[in-house]
Amino acid sequence: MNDKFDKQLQTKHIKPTAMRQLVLQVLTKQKTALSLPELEEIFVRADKATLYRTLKTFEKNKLIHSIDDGSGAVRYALCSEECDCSIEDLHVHFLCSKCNKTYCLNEIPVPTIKLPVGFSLENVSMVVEGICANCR
Amino acid sequence: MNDKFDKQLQTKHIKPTAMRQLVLQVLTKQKTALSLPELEEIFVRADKATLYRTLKTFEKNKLIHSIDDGSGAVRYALCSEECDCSIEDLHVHFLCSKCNKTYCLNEIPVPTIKLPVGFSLENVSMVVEGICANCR
DNA sequence: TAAGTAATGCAACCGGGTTGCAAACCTGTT
DNA sequence: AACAGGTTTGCAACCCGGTTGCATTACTTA
Repeated sequence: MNDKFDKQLQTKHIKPTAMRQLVLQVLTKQKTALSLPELEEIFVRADKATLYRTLKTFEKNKLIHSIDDGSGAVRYALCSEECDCSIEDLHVHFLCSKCNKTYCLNEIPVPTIKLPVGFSLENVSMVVEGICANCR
Repeated sequence: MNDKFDKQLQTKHIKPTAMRQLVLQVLTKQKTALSLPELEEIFVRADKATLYRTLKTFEKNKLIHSIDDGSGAVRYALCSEECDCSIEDLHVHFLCSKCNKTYCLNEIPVPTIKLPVGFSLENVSMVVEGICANCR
């Protein structure tokens, strides 16, 4: 049963500890992106620093990506299968102003922008705020 | 000399105190968006809370707009003349990963996005990160 | 089993943001 | 000029998300 997560972690070269399996499990079943404080609420008995480092490890190894939606806390969501966190993998995120959940709109890529001369692009973040389908 | 700022404040129904004139002056001559901590560095003798409330007042009265570029601090920049902070006035912002300055790309409007069914739009933030013209 | 490395738990700290409250200030009125 | 009302300011304290140091525990491998 945990084999699936085990394998997933190993694929990304992350040692599959119990904590990591659990966090990956939660992130998998979650439809929306999770912040560290939210993760703390789910794992009430776990240590904040451990959760923090777990997320950082996942992010470093490109199992998850981070979103700063301006809600005050950085959120994290699973990367899709083929994602290698390059510019082409960037998608729009949606923050619901009612339930405060953040959605990955994986099917909506971030539009290309023509920057002024002399400006080079490394990364783009696009966050749409509004009311989500569940809250209306 | 201060008449210009005075008038500008009064137009937005903000009582023109000394502090507010000074902050507006700094924001005017600044080419990039400023955060509260950055403002504190400029006005070393001023109180953090006062600066904070000054920015909040300016924002409420649509003299400035705020940008969360994911750098950890919210930044503020003067609105352009005709701006009334509606969706049409939204523009792309640029965060330089070298000098950490945030630019308003006023001439680049935020592209329109087609959201999934059931999702409604209230606001959009688009921040491009890269190297600015001055740092290359 | 022993040594070495990695992960965890605990505590403390940092920095941006925010608020309560009292003092100072401004404005209009008597 | 003195006063009353409302606004702004300064100071202090606090909140919260994020981050780090360090000792302990768990894992791996010789």
